[in-house]
Amino acid sequence: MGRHSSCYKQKPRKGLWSPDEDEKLYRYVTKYGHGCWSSVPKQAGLQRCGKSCRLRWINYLRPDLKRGAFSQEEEDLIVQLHAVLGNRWSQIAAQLPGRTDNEIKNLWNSCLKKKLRQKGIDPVTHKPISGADNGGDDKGGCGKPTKSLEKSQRSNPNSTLTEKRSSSSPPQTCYQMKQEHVDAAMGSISGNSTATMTVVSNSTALASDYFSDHDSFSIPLPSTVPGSSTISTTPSLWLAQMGKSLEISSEFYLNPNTIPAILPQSASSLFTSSIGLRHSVTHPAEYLTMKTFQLDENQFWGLENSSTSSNNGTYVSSFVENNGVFSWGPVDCSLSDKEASSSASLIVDPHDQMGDMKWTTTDYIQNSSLLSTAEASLQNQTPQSSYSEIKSDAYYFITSSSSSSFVWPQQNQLC
DNA sequence: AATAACTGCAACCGCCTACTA
DNA sequence: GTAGTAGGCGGTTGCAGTTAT
Repeated sequence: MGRHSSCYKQKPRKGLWSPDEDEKLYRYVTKYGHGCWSSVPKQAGLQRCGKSCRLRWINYLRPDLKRGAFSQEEEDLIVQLHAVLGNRWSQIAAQLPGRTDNEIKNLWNSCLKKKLRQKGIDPVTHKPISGADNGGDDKGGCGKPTKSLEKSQRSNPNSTLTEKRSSSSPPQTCYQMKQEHVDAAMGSISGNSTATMTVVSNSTALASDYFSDHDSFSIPLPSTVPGSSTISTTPSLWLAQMGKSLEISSEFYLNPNTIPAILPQSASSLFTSSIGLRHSVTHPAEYLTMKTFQLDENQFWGLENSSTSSNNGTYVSSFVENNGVFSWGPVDCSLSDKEASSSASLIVDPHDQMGDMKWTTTDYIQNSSLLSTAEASLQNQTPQSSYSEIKSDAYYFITSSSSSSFVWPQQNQLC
């Protein structure tokens, strides 16, 4: 099952590749390209299956591979990316030119996991290892499991990763990035000069369009939300809790190098030069565009504001803040096709050396298609409008500026 | 010196998805 | 709609080299 039939046709060779085989494959692919991998072994005179040839090429023979040990920067990036992406090795590898997923996977399993444990960090959750968790697979939480334990884990599908996936943790916490990694990744947002900005007046969807102090709400939670099935709060209550949130902090920024990997592919079409996060997990100011409420003492859950209040119109952005750890998962597009929604977001173009920021309003209707975008430059205070038809998921981005520091407008300026 | 245990890495396995007929 | 195929991916295994006993 799942085995390639071509692998059986001629009893292909297995095991390590000989230099002769390598040369045959290398010569063939560099001369003709691989085309259909299943035909490569025959054309190249090899007794391997196409799949094996492909793997050998990708992991070893490819001329653009970087050889040698991983640098500290590469290791750090892998750890950061793993915190966000988990074991998505190919996506991690995509951020490290010249490195293969297999190489990174091996490095992680043989080295980086151990290093994290030695630092007291759980390599699965990227959180500090508690006392109870620390006595797990080896002495002091460091090093590789013993052979016998490793074997038992191999034969036990409920252990390790499988257990992690089926644990009771909220399913929306697909991606996580610890604040310390965020901070480490974003040293550039600093400096003494700060620019106070005001939102241009003709931005059509400001915070006041979404919240009023009387706008208490009780929202049935999606089944993916842990805890009670409904929750009530008011925006002002929440804003009071987050009163200091209007000052920007590097903690809400992520390394631009890590961000593209966590975005769905469809999102990239929105702003071709921008990279960033879905708005719901970016900046406290962004909370203003959402119904956000407190789950418990430490956790906040964000819901994007829908123009309708019907339950099935709730547009869920699965975003949770838990003690400074931001977690987010795929948007649950439970919004009815026929219902409209609108929201606002802030965009920072990382390629804009002036550190300009744009306040963007968008309207969505039917299948979350973006109907219109009105942009207003915050720095130049020159409103611009543009319209586009993007059949895409409803994602926004806020991106990090390369070298600027900002103080965000106070709430009354927003309103 | 012998051997057991450990380590790192290359390669394989099996599942999944996209594509096509 | 379905079956077959290819490619891609993550998990697992095998093995050579190294280290510890």
